[in-house]
Amino acid sequence: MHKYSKQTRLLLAVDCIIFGFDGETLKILLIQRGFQPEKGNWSLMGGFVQPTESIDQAANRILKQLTGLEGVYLEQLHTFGDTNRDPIERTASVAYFALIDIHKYETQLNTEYHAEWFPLKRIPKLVFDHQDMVEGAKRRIRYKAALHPILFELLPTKFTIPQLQTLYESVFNTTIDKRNFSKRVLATGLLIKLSEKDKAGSKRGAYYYQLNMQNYYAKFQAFLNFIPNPDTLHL
Amino acid sequence: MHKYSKQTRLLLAVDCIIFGFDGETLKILLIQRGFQPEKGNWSLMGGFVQPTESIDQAANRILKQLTGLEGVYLEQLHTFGDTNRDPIERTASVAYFALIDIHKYETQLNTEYHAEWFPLKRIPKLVFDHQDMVEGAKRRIRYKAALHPILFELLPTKFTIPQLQTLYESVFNTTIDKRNFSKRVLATGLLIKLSEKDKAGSKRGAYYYQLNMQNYYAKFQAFLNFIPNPDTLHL
DNA sequence: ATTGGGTAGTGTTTAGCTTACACTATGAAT
DNA sequence: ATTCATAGTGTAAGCTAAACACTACCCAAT
Repeated sequence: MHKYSKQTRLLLAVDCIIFGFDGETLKILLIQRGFQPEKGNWSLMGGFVQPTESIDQAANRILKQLTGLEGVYLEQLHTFGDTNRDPIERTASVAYFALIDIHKYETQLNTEYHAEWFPLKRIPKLVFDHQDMVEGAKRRIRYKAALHPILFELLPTKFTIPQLQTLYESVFNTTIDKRNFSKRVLATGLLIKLSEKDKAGSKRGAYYYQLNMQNYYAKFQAFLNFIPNPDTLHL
Repeated sequence: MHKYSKQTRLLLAVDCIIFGFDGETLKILLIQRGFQPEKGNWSLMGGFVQPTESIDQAANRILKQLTGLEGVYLEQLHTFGDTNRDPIERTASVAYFALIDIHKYETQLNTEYHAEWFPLKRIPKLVFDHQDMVEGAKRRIRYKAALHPILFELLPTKFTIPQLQTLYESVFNTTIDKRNFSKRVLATGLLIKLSEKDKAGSKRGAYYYQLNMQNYYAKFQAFLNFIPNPDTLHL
C-alpha cells in the first residue's frame, strides 16, 4: 500500500559486527554468504528489515540467529547508503555492533552459516562495503571504550584483573603498567572482589571480580580513563 | 527492477537537525510541514532519498534546499526505524545534524518553508518522532563538543574569545571561569590572533581570532578539554 | 625439603595539569 | 574627571597521572 505515491522504495538491511574476546585478541565473527551475489565469500551477518519489525528488532533477530544470544550489548553504528553498494538492487544497510562473551556463543550454530572468528588484524576480504563497516566498528569500539566501560561486555561475569588488562591492551594495541591499571580500575568502584581465584592463568591464582551493576549503570555515561595518554591514540 | 524477489521495500527519508548560534543561545531551524499528514505542524527539514543519490548526498541536498549552504559540517546521527513512525506508510529516516554559521543562512528561503529558529529550550511539539531526533542531536553535540572542537563550525571565521566562551557556556548550560577558559583555548594552538578588534560587544573591544586550519584538522581527533569536570555533566 | 619459575599483587615519588581566585586596562558616555 | 561595562591577565594549591621495582604465592622439579 503505497501512499506517498511518487517516491521510490528500497531495500533496508541490517549488518552486525560481532566482537568477542578469547583472552588473547579481539575478534569478530564472520560468515560465508549463503546466496548470490558473492555466495561463499566472507561477510558480516545480516538480513533484510521485515515489515513487522523495527530496525533494532531486526538487528536483535539477526544477532540471535547467528549466536543464539539475546539481551547482549548491541548498538547502532552507522547507516551505509551508497547507490551501488549492492550490485543487484539498491539496498541501504544499517550497521550494528555487538559485544558478546565469546564463551556463550553456541558453536553449533556455526555449521549453518559456516561462521568463524577472525582476529581484527587478520580480517579477510569481505563482500560489498563490509570492510568499511568493520573499520567503522573498530574505530567506534576504541573510541567508546576509551571513555566508557563497555569492554566488560566482552568478559564473563567473573573475570580477573589481569584478564581485563589484557583485553584493554588488546583493544588499544598498547601496553599498560599493571600497577597503574589496577589502581584506576579499582578506584572506579565498578568492581566487587570475590573470594574465589582463577587458577588457570597461574599457579598462584588471580582473584575473580565481578561488576557492581549498580555503579556500572550509574557511571556508564561518566568519562572514565583507563587508557594512559588517550590523546596520542589514533582513534 | 526487484531482484531480491521476496523482500519488502520501504521508504527511506533523511531529516536534518540544523544548529545555529546567535551569540546568545543555541538554536535549531524548524519548518512548517508542507503536506499531509501533520501539514502545518513544526517539523525538521527532511525528504526522501532519491534513487540516484547516496544518503549523504540526500542530506546535503536537503540542507542546501533549506539554508542555501554547501560544504558545512554535516554528520550522520542515527537511523530511526520504528514500524509506525510515519502513520501513512512505513518510512525509515536517517537523521543528520548540521552546524552552520547562522549569519550565512539565507533568510529569503524562509518563506517557502516557513522556517524559524527555536532556542533549544523552547522547541515546540514536533511531528512524528522528530522530538527524539532532536534529543539525540542535543546529546550528540554536547558529547562531541566536550571532546572535539566542533563548535567553531557555529561561529563566523572571525570571532572573539568572549563569544567563544558564551557559545560553550550556552551549549553546556554552565559557566566557565574566563581566565581558565582563555588559557585552555589558547594553549591548544588552534587560534590565530588578529590585530582587528570587535567593537560591538564592548567599548574597549575584543580581539578577533581565527582558526589555524592546519592545527584544527591535525588536532580534531585528539581529545580536548575545554569543559571543566566533564564527568559531572549529564551528557 | 629446597629451589626455581611464572604470574599476582602492591606503594611512593614526581611532574604536570586543573582549579580557584581578583585585580588592572580600555574606551565611551556623562 | 568619573563611571560603567567588558577585556584581559598570573599565581598558588591540590589533585591526578605517570614512572618505577620489589615481594608474595603456588606448584613443580630435583
